[in-house]
Amino acid sequence: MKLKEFAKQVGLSPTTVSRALSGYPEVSETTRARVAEAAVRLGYSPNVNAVRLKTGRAGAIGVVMGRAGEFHFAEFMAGMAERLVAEEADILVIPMADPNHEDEMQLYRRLVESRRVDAIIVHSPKPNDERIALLHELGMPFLVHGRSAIDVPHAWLDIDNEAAIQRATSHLIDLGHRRIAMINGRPGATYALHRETGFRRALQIHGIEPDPQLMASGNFTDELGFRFARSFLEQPNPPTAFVAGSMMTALGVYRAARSLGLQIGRDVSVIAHDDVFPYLTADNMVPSLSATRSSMRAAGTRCADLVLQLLSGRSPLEIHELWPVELILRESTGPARQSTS
Amino acid sequence: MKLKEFAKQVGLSPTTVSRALSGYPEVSETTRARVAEAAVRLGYSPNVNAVRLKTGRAGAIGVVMGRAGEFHFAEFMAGMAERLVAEEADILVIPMADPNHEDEMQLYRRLVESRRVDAIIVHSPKPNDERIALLHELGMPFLVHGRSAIDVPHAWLDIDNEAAIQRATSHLIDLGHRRIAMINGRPGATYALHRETGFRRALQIHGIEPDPQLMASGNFTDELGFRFARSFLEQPNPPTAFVAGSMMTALGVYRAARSLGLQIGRDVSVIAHDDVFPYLTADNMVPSLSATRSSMRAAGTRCADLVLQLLSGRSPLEIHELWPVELILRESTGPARQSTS
DNA sequence: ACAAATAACCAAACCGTTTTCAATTTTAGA
DNA sequence: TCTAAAATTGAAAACGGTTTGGTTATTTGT
Repeated sequence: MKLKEFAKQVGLSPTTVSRALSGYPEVSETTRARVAEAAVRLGYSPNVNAVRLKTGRAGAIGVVMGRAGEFHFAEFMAGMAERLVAEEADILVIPMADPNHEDEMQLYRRLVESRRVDAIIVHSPKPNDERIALLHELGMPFLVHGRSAIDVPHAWLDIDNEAAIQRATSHLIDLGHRRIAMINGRPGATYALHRETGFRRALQIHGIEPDPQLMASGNFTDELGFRFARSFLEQPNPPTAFVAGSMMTALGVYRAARSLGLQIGRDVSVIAHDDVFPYLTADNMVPSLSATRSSMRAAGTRCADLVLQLLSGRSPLEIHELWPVELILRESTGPARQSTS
Repeated sequence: MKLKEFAKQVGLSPTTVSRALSGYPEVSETTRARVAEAAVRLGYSPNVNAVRLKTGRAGAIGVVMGRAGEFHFAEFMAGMAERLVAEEADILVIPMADPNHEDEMQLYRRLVESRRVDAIIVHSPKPNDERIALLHELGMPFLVHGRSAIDVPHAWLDIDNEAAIQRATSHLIDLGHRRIAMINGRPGATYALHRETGFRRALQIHGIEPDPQLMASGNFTDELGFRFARSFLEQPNPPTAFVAGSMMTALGVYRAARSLGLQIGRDVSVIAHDDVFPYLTADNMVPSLSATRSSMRAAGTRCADLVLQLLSGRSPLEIHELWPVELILRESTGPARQSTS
């Protein structure tokens, strides 16, 4: 049913009906009620595409999905969904064909040109992230999930990775660990750098020299967790503790330790970062996993909220949120055993 | 830049330009080339909302995301993305606020009415799935990922869960296992029923009576895998083998077995269904996990493809794909040990 | 060389809303 | 009671494309 037809049914002009439904003030309360009732009864709802054309709003916020198909993604989006379900806004997932840099910039450029989204959420930025510069230049509202050092005004939400990992590492040191390995995330991303900084700082405060042989980085997969942990543990002077970048990495570390007959929490300590997944909980691992913890889902919800604020005119410069991260100690961390050294 | 303006620049009418860009036949090849070149040079691209309004096409296919934030989801979408990146089609993720039944139907109804999507992909259908009936009734093109017994014509793509699990179970039986436990997926979903059927059939063929005490179902989480496996293993007459519904479930089973000092592949055998995740691979588990294997990502790609076919007029009745499932044997399955029986 | 067919292009109508601007009715003020 | 102001309502012009139904060149057939 079209507006024109519907308006005729109600006995009003399209103008008034449109206003009544959009909540404009210049329509009497009685008429509004009548229109609202009729809309429900006759099942009228405005054609989205017409509205979008006229208003210029896309009614959707975009999220670019890399090929990696990261498992964080679903949780983040579920979080966004929680906030957006009440709004008229959709989540538009933009497939990225190729991790090729040139193509990626083109993708963002086309996305902006095509006006399919009102705003974009940028994930895992690098310290000097060209996407941010581009979006700023193109005048597209956007929110960065993570942080970038780039000198361009932008809204962001991030968790305090540095403090989290520093605290986790310090805790391991307090337990007597001196050789601590770190399995970090994708090199290049700011969060990975922050974590490394936190790690190094903790060591430095306690006068421990970081050992490059005990630091690795890569995607958050069980395989890499296993491989790195295993190779570290097979070194002549193995680590007694691990700081792992994700739950998947931690799984790999657990397996590596076990495969060498080491008991976690006694022979080797492990702390991982937990983004809180409903399907894989640190508390239920055996032994339960000590973790720096911050809900990916909550971040998604808040990011959606902030994007909406951005769209209703709030300045990006005012939108900077740094979330603290909990450290939850469980069984996977224990005092360092007498080492061979 | 608008069409009118752009057309003027090129020295043609909007009509011709529009046709040239859309590949209509009644425009000369030289003109088309000229227009295409100018479009790139001047950075013209049609306003999506105008196109959508005029053509009536939304240019997006919808996927309803439940609150569970399932980890399969990201992989499936990544797969869709692979196919859709070449098209003009977007993926619209529709957040579902509430698992409440009434609300869910309302959500689908509103989604259809709002014309935001050209087609919908329905996940994890039940044998008698009202969403399918509703979408059919409303005349919205849709594809079911999974299967339903409902008596309404519809397109679907599914993997052969029944055959897969039957084969897996048979293999365990061939290895001498007689007490086999099954940890299935969400009760109610067709795939879970199919798996149960496959499981029962394998037992039946070999004259084994299924033991309800060894069958459980629930979400695909590590926690449930652990809890069920553990409780089964603590029974007086424990199972010697497990059929697990997912990788996460398998993780739980592994932990349960280990926590009881049982060695997987020797004391207890495990086969799980593997949807092929880049971040958690069966091959890298310790011991490596035997699995029925079918790529979620490939399914996503193919579903996207089939939806596009649906939209270009192919009949839903012709679109039924049942994918065979590989069985890959690794270290987690071995001969049944002499049991106490 | 001329009619008919074909190729290439264009003007204008239309998609279904929102919104500007003007018209009408109601209320308030004197 | 009459006028000015305020409250409601409507007509019509966008929004930016696509597509119908011509119109004008260009071939083709004889």
